[in-house]
Amino acid sequence: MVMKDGAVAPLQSDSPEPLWQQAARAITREIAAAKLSSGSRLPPERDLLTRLSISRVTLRKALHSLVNSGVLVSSHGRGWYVATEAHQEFPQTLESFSETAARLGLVPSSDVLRAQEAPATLDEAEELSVAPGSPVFHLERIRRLDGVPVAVDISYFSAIRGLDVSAIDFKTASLFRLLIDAGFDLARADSTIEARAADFTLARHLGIEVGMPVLAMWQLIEDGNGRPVCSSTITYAGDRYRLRTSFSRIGKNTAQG
Amino acid sequence: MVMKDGAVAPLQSDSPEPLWQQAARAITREIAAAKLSSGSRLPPERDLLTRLSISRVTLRKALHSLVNSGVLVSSHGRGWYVATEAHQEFPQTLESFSETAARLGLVPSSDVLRAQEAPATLDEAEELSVAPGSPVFHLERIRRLDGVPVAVDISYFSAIRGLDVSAIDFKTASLFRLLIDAGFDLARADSTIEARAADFTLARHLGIEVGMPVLAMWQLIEDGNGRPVCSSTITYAGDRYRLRTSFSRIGKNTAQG
DNA sequence: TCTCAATACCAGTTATGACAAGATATATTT
DNA sequence: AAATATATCTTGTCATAACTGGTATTGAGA
Repeated sequence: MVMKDGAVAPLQSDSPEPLWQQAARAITREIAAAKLSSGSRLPPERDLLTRLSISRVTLRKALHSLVNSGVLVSSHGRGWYVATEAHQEFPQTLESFSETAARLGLVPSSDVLRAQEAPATLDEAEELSVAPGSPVFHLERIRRLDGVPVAVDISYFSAIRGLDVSAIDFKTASLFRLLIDAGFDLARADSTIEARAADFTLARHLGIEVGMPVLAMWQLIEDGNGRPVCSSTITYAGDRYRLRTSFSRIGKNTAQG
Repeated sequence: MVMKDGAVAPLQSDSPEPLWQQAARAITREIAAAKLSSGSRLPPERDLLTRLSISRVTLRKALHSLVNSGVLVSSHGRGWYVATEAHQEFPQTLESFSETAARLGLVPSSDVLRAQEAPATLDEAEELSVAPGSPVFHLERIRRLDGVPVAVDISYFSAIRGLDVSAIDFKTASLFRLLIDAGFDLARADSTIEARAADFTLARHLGIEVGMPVLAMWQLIEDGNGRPVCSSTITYAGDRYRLRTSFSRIGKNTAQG
């Protein structure tokens, strides 16, 4: 750990430049000057704020601005780290909708089309390994980025006893978070991805023309024991979204001919 | 019993990734590398924690996350065991073209459109991290299943010295196998997937109409050091192919918005 | 209203230690 | 030889405590 005490130039409050911007530049300078290599940890916030003589809100505003510009990454409970190329790599799992939104600096939102319990059809029952007719909760949403409709998400899962799903506002709530909090271990997701042409309903929801290409991803999410927990189908407007992920261990044995 | 003492890579605090997640990955790697067969026992916790230089809570958090993802099972008073008949393969690899063919009982084949060396353009050079103008081998193929054109594969990689690629018959040969045999270890592939409309050339090659939806997957394949080895773009006819893969959520509570 | 400060509190990450409880080999007793 | 006790492995659980960043509230001042 570097960054000596005296090395910090005092910030000027009479400058027209906001304090947090000055702080951000000061931190950037420190990183360069102290030659903090990529991946190394910064001093904790409580150290930095005394050193820079600013409040925590201001400091964090500076730090977040550096995250936004790709200089730093934060790790809850561990600290602030100088960004590495490794962290600009693609995620191991599929990048989630909100993660993508965060990366692009856009605001995610949802229109709820359907949020109700219904008896499981034969297909649904088979998919979720439950008895046909047993209660299944259906959630259909239009996902937006900065207000622009990007995808239609149709998910369903076996109804959770003792949980009043009708009280949840799915405009903002996260389905994954809901399932995790309900005690499900989301361990794996078998995924199928294909390109289709938008049908009438989809086109209307996404504000595109019928026949335009869309990217449909169907995921069956399972817990650690391989029991299906949730079926999720997300259909993206082809020209408004890209899936990004990272596959590992390509060349084990399998030749991709 | 495997897992030799020196075999464990030290965990680094110079990473924003929590120690317990690093530990979980390290153990997973050990299991795969040492080929600990299903049902075999892991070293006791007290061994592992000294070897990994972490505390017991941290180690147990890692172990539990692996139980959660179906890799391990624990037995009170006995030890930790590799899960019997691991639920599918945890490596998140795409089902390859030939694997898909085998699963469906179809015969894969290829038409070679282009197989030649050429100087790297600026874009190609940047992608592969080589000097512009350096020799790059280009391979373009139409992939067929039972004779039906399913995808167009456009790949290129830095030319391999001492290898006469012109002697290889890419109608049957596997590009991945070629790269592996040439000494590259294909460790990761950063992938971007999107739905597009077929342009004229693509439509002609695939025997579909212009504007029909196609699934385009671009992969930058890297070796263990993160150096790019090969760029591959496969464009599938939307109604003739589906990508299938499996994502695992190791130590995840991340909300998907 | 915006910036900034001060404060309190929540949540995630590690470490340390002590003790309970299941499993098993070994010594001891019957 | 068989049954029993015991020592010693193992994992399971709990509490404590010290860090870390994340969030919310309140209020002062321009």
